[in-house]
Amino acid sequence: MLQVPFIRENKALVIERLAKRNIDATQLIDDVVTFDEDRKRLQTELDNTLAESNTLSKEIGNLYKSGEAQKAHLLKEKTSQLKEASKQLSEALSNKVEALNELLYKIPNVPNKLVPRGNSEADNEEIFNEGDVPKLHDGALPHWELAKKYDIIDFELGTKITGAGFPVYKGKGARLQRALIAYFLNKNTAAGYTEYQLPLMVNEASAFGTGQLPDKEGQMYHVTEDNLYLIPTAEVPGTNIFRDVVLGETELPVSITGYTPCFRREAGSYGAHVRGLNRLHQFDKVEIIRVEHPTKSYEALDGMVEHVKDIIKELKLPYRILRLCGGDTSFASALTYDFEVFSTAQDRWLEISSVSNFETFQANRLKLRFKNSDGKNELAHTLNGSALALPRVLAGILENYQTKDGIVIPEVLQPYTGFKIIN
RNA sequence: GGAGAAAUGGCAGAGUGGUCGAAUGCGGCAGUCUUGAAAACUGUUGAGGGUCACACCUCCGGGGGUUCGAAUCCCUCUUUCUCCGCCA
Repeated sequence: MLQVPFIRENKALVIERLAKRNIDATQLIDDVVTFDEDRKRLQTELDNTLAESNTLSKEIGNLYKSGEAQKAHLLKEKTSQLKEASKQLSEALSNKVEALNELLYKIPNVPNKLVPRGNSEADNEEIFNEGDVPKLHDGALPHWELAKKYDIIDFELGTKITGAGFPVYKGKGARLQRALIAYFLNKNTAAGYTEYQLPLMVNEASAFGTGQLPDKEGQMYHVTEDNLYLIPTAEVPGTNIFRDVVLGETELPVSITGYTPCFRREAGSYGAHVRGLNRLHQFDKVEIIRVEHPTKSYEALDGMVEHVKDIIKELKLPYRILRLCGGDTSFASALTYDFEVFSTAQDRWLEISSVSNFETFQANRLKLRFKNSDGKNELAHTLNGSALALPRVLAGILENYQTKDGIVIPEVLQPYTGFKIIN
């Protein structure tokens, strides 16, 4: 969530930038400012009442000690009035704070100045494009048919065991998954990220911390018996490591990576373009997360983009990088780059990574701070990205590397798979 | 799952219903001394709201209650530890 002082001091900028998301926030921003003024007024009133009551209580104590019980009784009457007043004030105050927070929860992050204005993916800006699109042989197949042909992914079996969107990887398919995970983790740790194994379920506070709650509750699987949520991404447990944490300035930057399965209900998204691996309820992802000094976060974002680029290049997949427009940038992000692999057999781009700088938006809700050089606590910047999401990388490999003789394994993966071709 | 004990500042650890945002030690920071460092000594050192700055208010695991007044008493939840049971 945004910080109220920032909104107050940069009203025009906030409104102008939010317009990139096609949001007219004028009313919302005005409301935030007036609600906050109300909040301050109530707080001051309450504080004064409490101060008076504190003073009287001390006096009463003194009167009892000096044996003037009657005078004390008189003062007690006064304090009970004050108590009633403070009760009402604090109720009004907490209502106001809640109302203010509800407004703040509705306001997405302020896009960076680089973000193009726009509504949908059509307005995203392609900033980089690399890799040759292979010429496939006649009769090239989409990955779901390749998966069947070579018996490496069984979608029907997953449907039997669990339901649609829970594929079963078999034989060389399973081994290829494991290879990709190991390869990604090795690349990330080599780049300085510390590997973590994280819980796959999180509590309510964590889901709140990264903003899955209260808005996106329907997107997560909820274990109601214990009130836990299955993680939709490692970002949730990974970023919540830093909830209510004050880091030393020298501890920055923090870079972590982790492999986790991800669970998403994807309610309402069915259809032809979500076939096969394109959209799943359970999938694997290796995530990178950084906590940065505010002055360094955009440098770090560029570094993450280069890092992901390097991985895709090594896999020799044709890809492009998009700078997302305002309308397509996620709620918490200030600037997002998407990576897409071109699938020749499907003749379409598949999103395989999304790298974002959240600036202080997440940190504010998480209360993730660092002690700056003045000794003051200051909100840190958080960033994350996929490096990478497995299913569509797998789809890209299967479809782009298919030959008449089978699916060739990209060279960098061969040490991990132990085989060179799936046939 | 059962029985018991506990939760206090960065850490360790005191704390009688009022004078407690909280002793003390360690650590951190600044200074004295020193060519420099160490040691020693002196000072300083939680967070949030609020203010031009003060004042003032809130916070002793979370929530609720008793009381004029709660770190301290009561209820409840959570977590940790010890013992028992179960278990990869």
